[in-house]
Amino acid sequence: MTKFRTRFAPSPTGFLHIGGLRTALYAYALAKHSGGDFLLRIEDTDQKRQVEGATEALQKTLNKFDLVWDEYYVQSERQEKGLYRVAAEKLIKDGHAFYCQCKSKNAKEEGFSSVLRDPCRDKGLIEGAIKLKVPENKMLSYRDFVHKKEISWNSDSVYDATLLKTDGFPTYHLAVAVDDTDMKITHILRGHDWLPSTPIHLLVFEYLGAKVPEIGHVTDILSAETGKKLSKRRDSVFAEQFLDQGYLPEALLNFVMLLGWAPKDNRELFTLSEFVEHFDIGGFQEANPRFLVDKLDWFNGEYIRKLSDAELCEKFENLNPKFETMDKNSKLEITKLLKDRIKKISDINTLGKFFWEAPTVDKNLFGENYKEHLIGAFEVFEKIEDGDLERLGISLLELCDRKKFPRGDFFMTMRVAITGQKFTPPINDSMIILGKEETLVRLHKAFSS
RNA sequence: GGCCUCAUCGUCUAGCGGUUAGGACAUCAGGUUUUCAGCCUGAUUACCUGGGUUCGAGUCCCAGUGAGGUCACCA
Repeated sequence: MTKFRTRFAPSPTGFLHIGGLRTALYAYALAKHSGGDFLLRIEDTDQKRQVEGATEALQKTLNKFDLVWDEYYVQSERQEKGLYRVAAEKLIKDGHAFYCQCKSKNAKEEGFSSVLRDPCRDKGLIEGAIKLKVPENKMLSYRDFVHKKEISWNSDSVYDATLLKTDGFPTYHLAVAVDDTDMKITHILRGHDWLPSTPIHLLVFEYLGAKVPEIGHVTDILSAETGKKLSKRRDSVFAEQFLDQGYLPEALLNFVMLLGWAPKDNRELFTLSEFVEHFDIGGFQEANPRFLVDKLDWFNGEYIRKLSDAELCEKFENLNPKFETMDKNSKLEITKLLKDRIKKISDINTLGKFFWEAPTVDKNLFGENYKEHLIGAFEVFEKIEDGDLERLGISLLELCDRKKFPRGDFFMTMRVAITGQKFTPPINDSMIILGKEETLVRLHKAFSS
């Protein structure tokens, strides 16, 4: 089997986008499944959009998902070597490109009436930006390995794209052809938004005398709310945002891998290495998926439950300083109680809050006869020795039987009084962790106020 | 508007000419439990429309409709 070489080529203009993470994952799997190499190429050719520290942030995030690259390139470094200018000038020499001194236009602002043929193409200028001289009435086509079909254009619908800017930096259109050729990339995998500019690349590859790599365009990820492409303004789009919210990298990766790809047997749970092993280039989806967080929550729950108590406890510690300062035994006990019922690591903040902070209890949450329940419980507690709290459950059940308290109602009253909430960890165990003294204080406060 | 892509449950998807159209998430119901969660059972829900091709179409072809993307000296 031939070894594939793929690359992930982000521009360092911000944090890693969820779609970028997925593209990187697929490119990684594509290479690794074949035993080949995965490269990281930083596309920093736009001086103006550079964001300080973005490259480092991108690398750091990729590492969190164990997406490790075998080779690393930076386009601005390659630009300094003059690689792109040489290529662009070759095209000029061969009559496939021309110099242009027009100011740039935006079709949207021009009312979509901008002409595809640049007025400078026949002026014979000898300096300026270098643009592609698109031929007339030529069929341009390639086979897309994601869509599994031939996609084609008539060159008459392709505009004379800029290849080399006046600042000497290449645009993506030139850089992609030069770099992917130099780096011997076998498969270009990129976002669907690149599909419309593919004919430009086809031409550049051809004029450079290079073989066109296999090309595939993965689907766009759509927002569940708007049905539009995920937007930085409206949606959570950065991988780090999800990590910060308490999603595990393994879960996020697993969720994202199934947005746009599926195995024949419809298996859902994959670690990164399992994904690489089972990856199938024919498994790409062609329709744009929507990003629905419900399923991500489910994945996250699955992965949380796979964690050991100690591992989960550590994650809680890293997230919550109050929790971190508790004694080791309590932390482990709380972790065990929470493990089965949380969807995100950050749920410790809401579900576990009452452990280190007395709640403000909303009386409206109580049901009927709550004061009787509380007073009864208070009396039971008073009689139990602190070291003998294990008997608590039995004693409280006896109380219910004796006083004819409906069990469900009684324990709900306890939850509300102790935690201020109706959705809590197992309440008896929680009270044991809280200790006799604190529990008595909370019970007393609840029925006396 | 031009060009391109896409179309199976609410969502992610399996299907690749003959299936009771399958799975997962979500939802609902029952069980377990001390509430929720979890776990176990079960249920509801889908082939965009119209033409072809074919003995037979979710599956192939065409058209329509709808959705998304793109049209910069940004990537």
